[in-house]
Amino acid sequence: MASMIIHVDANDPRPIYRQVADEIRALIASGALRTGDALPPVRQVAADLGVNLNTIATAYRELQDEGLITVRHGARALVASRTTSTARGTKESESRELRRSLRTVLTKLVLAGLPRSQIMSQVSEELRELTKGSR
Amino acid sequence: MASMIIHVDANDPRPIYRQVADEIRALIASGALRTGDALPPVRQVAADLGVNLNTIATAYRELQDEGLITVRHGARALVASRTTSTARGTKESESRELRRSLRTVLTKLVLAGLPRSQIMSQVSEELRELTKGSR
Amino acid sequence: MASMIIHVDANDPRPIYRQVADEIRALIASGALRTGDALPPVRQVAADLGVNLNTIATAYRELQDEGLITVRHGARALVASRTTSTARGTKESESRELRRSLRTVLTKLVLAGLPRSQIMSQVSEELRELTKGSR
Amino acid sequence: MASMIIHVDANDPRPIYRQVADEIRALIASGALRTGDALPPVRQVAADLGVNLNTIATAYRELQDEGLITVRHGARALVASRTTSTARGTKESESRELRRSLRTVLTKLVLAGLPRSQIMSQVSEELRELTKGSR
DNA sequence: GTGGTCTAGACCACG
DNA sequence: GTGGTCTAGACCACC
Repeated sequence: MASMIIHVDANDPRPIYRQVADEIRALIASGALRTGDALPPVRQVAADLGVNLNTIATAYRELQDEGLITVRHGARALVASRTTSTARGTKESESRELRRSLRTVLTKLVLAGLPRSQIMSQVSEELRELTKGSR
Repeated sequence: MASMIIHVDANDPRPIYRQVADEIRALIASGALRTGDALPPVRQVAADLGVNLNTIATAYRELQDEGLITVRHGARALVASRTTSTARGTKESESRELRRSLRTVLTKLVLAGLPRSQIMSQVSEELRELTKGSR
Repeated sequence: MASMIIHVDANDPRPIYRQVADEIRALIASGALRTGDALPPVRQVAADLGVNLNTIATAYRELQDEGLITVRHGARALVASRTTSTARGTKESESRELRRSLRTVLTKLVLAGLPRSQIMSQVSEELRELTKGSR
Repeated sequence: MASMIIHVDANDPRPIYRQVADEIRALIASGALRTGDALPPVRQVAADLGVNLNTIATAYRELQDEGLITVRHGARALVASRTTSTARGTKESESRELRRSLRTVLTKLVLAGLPRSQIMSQVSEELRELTKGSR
């Protein structure tokens, strides 16, 4: 998938590099990007989005640190195999952080006044969206 | 609840003031802190956690800005009534952001290799924890 | 507008950060600062006024919370579009507070002995000043 | 006027002492309280409102500092004559501050999106309310 | 180089 | 005694 459309939103409070990383993560999770697929070059993404090159490099580095992609000097970045990435760890600390993030967002949804049932269906809907590609 | 135990974790990537705010938010969501309850003084929390007074003051200000607590100058900070806080808005932009946060954390859980069913039960468990007080 | 002159007055009872926020608000209202314009860096304003960096950061944060400016981490603070900021809410409570502030200041003008006609012309004059830029 | 009904609102961001002072100022401006009228004792107001005695004393002191009332040791506070209070000053600094307050609130009304005409009529309406008693 | 967070400690405003 | 403001200076996150 050469094009790989990514969007960034200036009104989104997340830092740009994280918006980019989050979008690529979602593409991998959904199966739109599969093991062995090449990611577009940092320079191209930066040019497309009109942002600094370092910003995209930071996003790729974050994905690499998570084991989701492999970056080889001079070559295109590739989506890593799932076994590779999950074998690599899901270390306790990561899992603890994910749990914390989950709790934080659920707390806010509760405080926003949403009933449990509605929260559950939002979650279910998002999961369907996320995994609607192949798997 | 006189003691109101709050913890901060130096390894947690969130800034301390946000960890504190997140914990208090959870206490309010769970009903451990109810409308009209007094929060412990800024100085006491700061001393307990061994952090600076201003750090806690920032957390309280964030909660005040969200309408969850009311802070009056020489008086204790109090948990605001839910009607007050929800009347305050639940603006579109907020709910859009909450949805984005939810998607982001769910994506990471999927990539960590958890099956949908297990994610759903984690969510359900967290919600049970969060709302186990009164509501 | 590269310079953007801001003044603070030590005899003014308002805290410095609020004086700064109030001045920038007036510059935005008057059109001297328009959507997309960059605000001067926090450090520069602080140096110019001879106050601490955090004081100015607090002012910028207040403006950001009101939706008047957008602040992105490593980038300059920018004046937000008016649609963005007004879409954000104009909640009831805000307008009630504005009304109260208006009543308070008008009361004081009356007690200072100014006749209604003179108060009206002062108001009119201020409004002309405030909106003399574009709109 | 012995009763002199005053209200304080816990959701009002103004400090309580100022809410009280503002209300009494409005009563004087409207003519509901006239030169020579006695204000209720500090203790009674404090008891009626269920607030600390010092809070009301602070409000009375502020009004005394402005020359609006005279407080004699052991006797009731009395509304001062207008000539007394205006003769006393309307010092430049006060007038400058009033002008600043006026500009601040008008700025916020403009930024809230109200057209000039609507602001002018709000001002006019408030002035009518304020001076609807005798004068 | 930009804004964000945190600290240590002083002083003020409010009740 | 409560929370608010300000300072001086350090270090981090982001672009």
